[in-house]
Amino acid sequence: MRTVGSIGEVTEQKIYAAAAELIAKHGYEGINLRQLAKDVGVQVGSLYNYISSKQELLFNILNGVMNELIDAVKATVLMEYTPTAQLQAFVKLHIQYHTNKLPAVVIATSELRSLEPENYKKIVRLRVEYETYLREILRKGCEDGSFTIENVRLCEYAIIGMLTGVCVWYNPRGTLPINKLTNYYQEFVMRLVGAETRDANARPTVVRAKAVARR
Amino acid sequence: MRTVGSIGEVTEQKIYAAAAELIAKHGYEGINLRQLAKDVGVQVGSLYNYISSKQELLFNILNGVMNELIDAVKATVLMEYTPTAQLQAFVKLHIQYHTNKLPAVVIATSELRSLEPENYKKIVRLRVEYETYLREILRKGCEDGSFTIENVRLCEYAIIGMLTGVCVWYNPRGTLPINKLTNYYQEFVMRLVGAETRDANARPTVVRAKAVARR
DNA sequence: AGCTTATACAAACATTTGTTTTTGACTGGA
DNA sequence: TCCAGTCAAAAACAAATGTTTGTATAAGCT
Repeated sequence: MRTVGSIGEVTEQKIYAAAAELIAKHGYEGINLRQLAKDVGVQVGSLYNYISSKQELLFNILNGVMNELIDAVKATVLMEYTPTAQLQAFVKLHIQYHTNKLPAVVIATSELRSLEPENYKKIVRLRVEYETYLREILRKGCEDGSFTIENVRLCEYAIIGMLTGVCVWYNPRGTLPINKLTNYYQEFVMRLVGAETRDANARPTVVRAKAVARR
Repeated sequence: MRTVGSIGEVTEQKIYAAAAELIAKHGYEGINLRQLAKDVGVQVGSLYNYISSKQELLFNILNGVMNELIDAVKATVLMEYTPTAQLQAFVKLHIQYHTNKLPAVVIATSELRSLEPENYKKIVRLRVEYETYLREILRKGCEDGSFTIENVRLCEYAIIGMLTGVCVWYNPRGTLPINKLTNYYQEFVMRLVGAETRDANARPTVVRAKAVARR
């Protein structure tokens, strides 16, 4: 009983989009495939034309978003030259992903526990890679005197926690624009790492560094 | 078929302790009452001598821990005189609860979404109260010049996120002792709020203020 | 010793849930 | 026009899950 105008690729995208939103709202264990099918506009069984199990759904979402995040870090953060500029870029990227972009990012921070052992390992590996980028920035910043951090690992966790926490209260329909939000959090992080430039006026410097960094 | 040596009160405590641990690990939707009963050492149906539904279990855990947290804030944080000392105490309390104490605290930050509407409202009200204590400390600190914060609300969120994040990576069997951890995070928060004393040596001052505060 | 209450077991229930299978209509190219 | 491959409905299944009910033994008081 193929439906008129049905295109597999489109349906697949719909499934993953709907799944990300549902899981972000109710958690992996909190959703059922019938609700997902309903949101997509399809029967339950039809989902299995695109997934082999509910677990695979979760894994693909997490795998996708983590790779996307890592690619974004490589493309934007690592292009900067100074640790300060890199850190600013990292914050910006992280905030933007946790507000604007996908509900999938929310899942990535809260649904690791629902992954089966092998999948868990794979995703954690990506997560470690992602967090290592941040740690390296912090380390370099300490080396060249940009930052003053006693315990880099702990500072890394503090920053991650701070940034990730945004998604639990942020409201896209609120009055705080994302760039304002980003600026505030950049300032927070600068303070946290003991960067020498502590006032909001520090940003122009950063922007200048950014401009220089581009080839 | 009453079991020898069975005491209702003890069983009830066992149930809530086991439930808190299970939910902290797998999430509310991720656990089933049979597993819980097994951990307690009892049959499934027997749980209903103590709860009226699975939902009530979650609510009671959250309600208990939130009230405990609020009481602890009143007992320790608000006794301090200076905003700086209060903030230090708040951080200490929060860290201790998120490491040492109960898995229930973890649930309080991640399972709100699983509460039914009425229960949700009640717990959120407590949560707001708790966070308001922090916000008031920040506000007062700005007033008397102890802190330098542009956006108090956002700073509050940043601190909460930072502190709450501890429970996702903290390992009780690790090498980092809790008081060390507490000191680091106190330093992080001091930096974040732009407190004038930025080095770890600030703590003696705090301790002195604390001693004065006690009647 | 007898009686009441507290406590737990055992079994069963109606639903819900992830998943599989079968069937049939649509699509695009030969 | 016909065919092969694509896509989705429909129905069904076994397992899991929250909850209820009836019953039996232990505890504690009179």
